[in-house]
Amino acid sequence: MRFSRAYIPTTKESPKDALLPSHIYLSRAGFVAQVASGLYNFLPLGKRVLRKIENIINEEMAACGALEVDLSFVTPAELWQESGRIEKFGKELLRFRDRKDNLFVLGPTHEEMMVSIVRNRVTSYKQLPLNVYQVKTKFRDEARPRFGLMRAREFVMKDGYSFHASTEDLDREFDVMEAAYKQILERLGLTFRIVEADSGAIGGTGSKELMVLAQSGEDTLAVCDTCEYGANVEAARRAPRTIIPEAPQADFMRFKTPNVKSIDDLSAFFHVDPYYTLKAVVMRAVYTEGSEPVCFFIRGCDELQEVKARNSVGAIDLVDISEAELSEIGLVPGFIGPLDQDKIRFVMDNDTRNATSMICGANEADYHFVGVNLSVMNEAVFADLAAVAEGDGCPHCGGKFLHTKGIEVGHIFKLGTTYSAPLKAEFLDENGRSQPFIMGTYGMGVSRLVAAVIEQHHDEKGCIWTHATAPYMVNVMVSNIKEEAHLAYAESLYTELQSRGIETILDDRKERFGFKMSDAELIGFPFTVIVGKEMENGLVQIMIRKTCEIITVNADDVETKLEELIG
RNA sequence: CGGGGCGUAGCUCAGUAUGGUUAGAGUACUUGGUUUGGGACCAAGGGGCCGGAGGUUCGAGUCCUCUCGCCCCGACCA
Repeated sequence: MRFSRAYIPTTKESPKDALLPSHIYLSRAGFVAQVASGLYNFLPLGKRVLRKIENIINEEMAACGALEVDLSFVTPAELWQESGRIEKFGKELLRFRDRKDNLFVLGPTHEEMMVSIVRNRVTSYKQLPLNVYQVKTKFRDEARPRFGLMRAREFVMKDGYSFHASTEDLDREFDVMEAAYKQILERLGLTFRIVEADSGAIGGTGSKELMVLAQSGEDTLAVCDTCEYGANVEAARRAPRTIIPEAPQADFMRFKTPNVKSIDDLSAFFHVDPYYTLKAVVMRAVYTEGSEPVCFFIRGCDELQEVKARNSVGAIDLVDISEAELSEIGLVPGFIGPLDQDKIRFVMDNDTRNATSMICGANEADYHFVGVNLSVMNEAVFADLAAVAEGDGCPHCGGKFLHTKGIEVGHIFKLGTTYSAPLKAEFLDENGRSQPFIMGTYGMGVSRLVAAVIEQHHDEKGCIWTHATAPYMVNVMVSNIKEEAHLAYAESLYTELQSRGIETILDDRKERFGFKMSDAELIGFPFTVIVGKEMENGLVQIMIRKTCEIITVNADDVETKLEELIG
């Protein structure tokens, strides 16, 4: 491609609403342009990057026998009614009616459609397993799109679905997909972590997220500093504590603690580590029908992890509750405890089971119990409620957890029969018995990956594309096109590189050196060959974008040198 | 959906508290000239429904009401 004939609208200034590096540079360098909230046009360079990622995905999917399909973007609403998701998805589903007044939705994901294409067609266990996928535009009418391509309403996603006759076979395929996803991200040149994730209301036994590590990531991960284990904090587990503070000595008794309400106050008042205090967090749990206040008890040194708390009571949401509401129930804020507690449903953190020497609220203003042995609560409901903190121990190796930020670019999980059962997608097993398909689902955010590459690979000058994602590998830049000999050399180099299968762009614009260099750095081609002053000595230079290092090479050896650099 | 902010040239923004000639700058664009290794310089140009509708006023980019759009924080995001 000749730069002079390309459409690459670069700008010196960022769009006023761009905050993230990926958003700023992808806009400034002319890869994408915003159309409306959460909607983006892909310009020629952006489209090339998108296609490269798609190609890698397609190659890796083909390598493990997955079959590419392409399902209708517009899907009949009936399918969504059948699965029960039309309500659940709510306003994120963009609905509309056709001329005959039939209701349709724009596909935000394709479980229903995918089940419907195999339903009644795959009818025997002999046809299983089956793994089908597509790379497709999706639409989710997000309440708040943001961060450019990172959270758009219209986006490109690879979504795959596998169908099995047994859970063992699903487990096998799940591992195959995990390996394939890992391979894709490695080929793209990304640093990432595969972490355990919350499987949410969908349930299932396995749920893993692929996280590209970047400061701007929206998810917080707890990663082990020693082994491979990592988890989204929503799902992270930790090893039992090894360092236990010295226990306070006290017999069980009711103790007057005037106006001592917070954990800080309490531990100061008794001069004990917060580990020996019991924190009560009351929230209103919202269910599909109705809601109720629920109290969660955790150690004072811990924080409540809301997703875990929500899962522990099967709620769809937890919302804050006011002190007035607490008083109405008969609870005294600051003095709530589990002993003789019958005013509210409560759940206790696993780490409080059989805890001794505890201090907890006495359910009466200005009184706490001390010397509490929580083994008396063994009949209560226990669950993992506490948020994993930095420094907590890894459950696998005894290493320490660190927190880091990640961009979720993929999510794979085992669906089981969540969709096949309600949609009555069944096959006959060896015994002639009708069974719903056992399913797995594998998603990857393709357009989000474009942004993720830049979040992880940029500097103050612009984009730094990895070799696998670069729109062009080499930029042949003529610093002054009026120098006919320089231009002629560049033209021949441009032709030669292309014949060697290297994607090349020729910057033949009538612009000055500095202008073209800035563009080259902003756009982020891995290598820019500078054809200019050094030509008089039979030399050219290669600017390596990643380091901004400029090396001088003989004009006759540049192709070989580039091939060496590309590797 | 709750809270906040912003809509003026392709882009980034002044101008709006206190209404008053023909609405500005930088950048980008066109033409001519000079330049040519880090976003050059000189000169001459084109480009605006001041987001939209209604109102107040002799007069509205500026004041009032309504509306649409975009952004930020939160909620939400199987």
